[in-house]
Amino acid sequence: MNTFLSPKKQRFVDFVESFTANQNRPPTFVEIMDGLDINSLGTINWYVKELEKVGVLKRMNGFNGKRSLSVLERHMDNALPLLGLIAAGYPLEVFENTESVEVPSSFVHPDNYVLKVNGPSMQEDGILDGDFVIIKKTETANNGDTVVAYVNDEATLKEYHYTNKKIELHPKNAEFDIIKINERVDFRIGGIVLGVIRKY
Amino acid sequence: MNTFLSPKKQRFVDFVESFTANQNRPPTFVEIMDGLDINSLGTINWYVKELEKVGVLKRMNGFNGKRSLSVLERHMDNALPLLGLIAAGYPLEVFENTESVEVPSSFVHPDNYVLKVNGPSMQEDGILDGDFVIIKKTETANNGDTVVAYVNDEATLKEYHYTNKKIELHPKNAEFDIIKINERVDFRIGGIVLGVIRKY
DNA sequence: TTACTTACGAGTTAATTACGAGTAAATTAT
DNA sequence: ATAATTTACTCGTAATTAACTCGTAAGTAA
Repeated sequence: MNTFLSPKKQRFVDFVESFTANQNRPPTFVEIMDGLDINSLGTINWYVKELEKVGVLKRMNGFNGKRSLSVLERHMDNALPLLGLIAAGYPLEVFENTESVEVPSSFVHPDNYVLKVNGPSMQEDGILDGDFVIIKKTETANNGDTVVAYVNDEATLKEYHYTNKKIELHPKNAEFDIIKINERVDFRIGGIVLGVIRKY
Repeated sequence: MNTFLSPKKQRFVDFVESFTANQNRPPTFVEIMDGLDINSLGTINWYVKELEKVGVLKRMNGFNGKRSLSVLERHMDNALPLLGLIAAGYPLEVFENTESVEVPSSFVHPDNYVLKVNGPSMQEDGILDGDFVIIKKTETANNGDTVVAYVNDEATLKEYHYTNKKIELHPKNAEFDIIKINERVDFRIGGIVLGVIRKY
């Protein structure tokens, strides 16, 4: 979320941020005006509009006067890195400019990350194309866990099963086949799914 | 809570809080009026309503006069009230002792709340038994939205469709039937689904 | 009754938002 | 190199709305 801001805009959000931290409430437009030595409310409104456009500020409903601002996308308390796009049978596409995805804060942990789901291979388990899955990095899994599985360097989302000393990876979509792991394939677990988030 | 309170509202809850601590009972409206130098009970009632809306105060059933207030829900950063359990074809079961569910903070808004999903009626849309759905209170919906629909006082989760001036509610599970809304049924929309959260 | 809560309508004030216009510096086109 | 245009701000005023206020009437539980 590294939007570069012009110095003036930067100064604006810095002010909002520190005011909020100090006073435990966001500033009013007049307070910003005074603090930043600007002489018109129109100007403040212009800044707010611009910064809203790029997603750095957000208006909350409300309290003072009409609305209130809060600085957003800066201290993102409940965000996890969005590391990539995971698909059925295709390599994990890794995102370079790590974006972030907001998650319930109970999921926030240094070992966790988020992947965006690409294909329909887990559809019948209620993990749809476009969903975000929260992954916990781990090398082991229990029967029935949904895991990020690396098979010959392809990453997929599958259900993990271990029976009769054989590992099987079950897609949850009749169109896809079960993968059986034998000695000839290079296999490892990348993590297990802790949760799913879908935004409409 | 994610909501900053205006200084006046803050002062209100502070008063309630400290009164309760001192007297070991919540204040009456008149006591708040005196304590805060306000001249109208209407004003007190207005504060209580507002603060209830944002989930900071809650009325308990009661002991002085009719009800009593208590201060609730401070400092829960990304939580929304868990209002009930919604099922396919059964009345909405409403939770009294409002629990909370953590959600991505982008969902946190006074108009939003969470329901826990009970039946499998939306399974094919990837909303499973046990999932939490984040609902935005609204009376209107667009075609294809997943809505909380009240039909003759039964609440269900369905996909909303409006075609040829007829409203239809589509479950997403072959086992369930489409509901057609006519004049004989009492119908309203309770909200639309903004997101889904699943925790394993 | 008494002691309290709730509902309603209406008003004031303070803050936000819309709008039209202007400027200086940086970019781009000629 | 110069002119034209765009970008990043700035201003002031008017219109609008959220936040808060009041008083009174109606409702409820003991």
